[in-house]
Amino acid sequence: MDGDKGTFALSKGSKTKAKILKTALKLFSTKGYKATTVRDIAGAMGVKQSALYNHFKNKDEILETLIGDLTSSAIVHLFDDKEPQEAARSGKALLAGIGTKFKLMSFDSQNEALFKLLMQEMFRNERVREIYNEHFYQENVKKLSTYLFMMMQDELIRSSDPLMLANEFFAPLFFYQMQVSLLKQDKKSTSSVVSLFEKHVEFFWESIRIEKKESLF
Amino acid sequence: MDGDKGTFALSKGSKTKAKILKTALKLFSTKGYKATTVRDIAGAMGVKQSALYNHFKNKDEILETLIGDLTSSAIVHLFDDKEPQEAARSGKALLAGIGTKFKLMSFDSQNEALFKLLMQEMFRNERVREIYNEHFYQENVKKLSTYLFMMMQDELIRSSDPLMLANEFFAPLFFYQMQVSLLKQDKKSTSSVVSLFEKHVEFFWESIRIEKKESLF
DNA sequence: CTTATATATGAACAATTGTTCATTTAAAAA
DNA sequence: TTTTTAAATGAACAATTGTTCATATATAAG
Repeated sequence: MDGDKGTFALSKGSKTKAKILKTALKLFSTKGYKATTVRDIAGAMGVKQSALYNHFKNKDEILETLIGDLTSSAIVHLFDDKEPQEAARSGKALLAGIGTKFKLMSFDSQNEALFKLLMQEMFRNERVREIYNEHFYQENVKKLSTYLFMMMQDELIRSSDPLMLANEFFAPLFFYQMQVSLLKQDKKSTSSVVSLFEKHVEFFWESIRIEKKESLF
Repeated sequence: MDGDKGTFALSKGSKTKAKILKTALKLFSTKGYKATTVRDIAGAMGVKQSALYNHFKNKDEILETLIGDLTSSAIVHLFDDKEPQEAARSGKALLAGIGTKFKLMSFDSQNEALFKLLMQEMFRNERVREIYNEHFYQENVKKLSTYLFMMMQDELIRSSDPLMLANEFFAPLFFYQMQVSLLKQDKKSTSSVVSLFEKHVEFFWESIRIEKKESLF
């Protein structure tokens, strides 16, 4: 009965702590931080409110932990492992990969909740804004512009302002992610937006690529 | 002393009501609706909280009035007056006009506050989401795609999916507006984003336009 | 087993919240 | 002016909030 769940047995304490975070994230992202009460969180996990205070100093600390987790979340690491040199040479495939990553992220419920929390708190919480700006926006756009610059040198794409291009590639993906998030909230169909992820990559690539040869047909 | 302020003299009542809305909008957009108290609003306009209840049934009604105002706000009417036929024929000028409108809107403090309110409440308030989707997103993107379709027929731009193109044009403008809003909140420089508004129009137009003639030089 | 430690409970608290209402003050109408 | 209507005040309310703490219960260590 008391089966071995992997190498480490999670203590009851850290399991509860994780459950608090999970439950709080779900509630914060749907109702907003301020509108979510400690009783809401405790109630949703079938426990009394006072129990939470064995794991977190206060309500703020729960939010701060979630926000801290944002920096290590997949939501901010678009280029995780890729080698700059090779990545750039892959041209369109690199962009298609990022497009797909965005699309998948939109449909991962954990990332979706983090994204919604980010969007709501960004405008009233300076720390969240900082994380969004540095990790989610700047870091990705800068890396992307580096890749684009390499592609220009390799004459894969037309010479242009790499930072502008990076923004132009990034912005619609961000926007479509937001659209998916909004549509899902009302259980509306997301299929039209899904296709926009792909069409964006296609349209963008066609706008920047250098044709190898004129058509010979 | 008792000077005539225009044709109609605004009664004290409706002046106060307007002041409540203005003050509430500023506070809601910076602190969030839930985190703003009735005392905050009253205090910011130098009045006691109970005074507000002569003008609004409750706190919710203040928000609902602001949300209702959204539908008639400039933020949702990008194509206010333009004649479809002529507008489409103007080609790049039409797009540049919309780009400029977005840019100006980002720096109008009234619109900025409305935008921030919209962004924060959208994820937890179905009515706001509905207004965003219908008036801010759908209406504009549909109109835009109609214009783009006309431009295709006039062979001003390449034949393509008009709705996709409309989204591709709209998304970065929306994103840059959000960026301006975030930067201004921390009093950071917005100049790099300002130039992105213009570069976007230029880049987009170059991506879709049909060259009249091959270069003759 | 016994002991020690970690976690959960129940009850309570002080502060803050939205809201009401009788009363006072100001404005408009007669 | 007087009368009527509108708006602001001060005080209070009930409900909800985050948080604390002594106690109970479960888990782990000896």
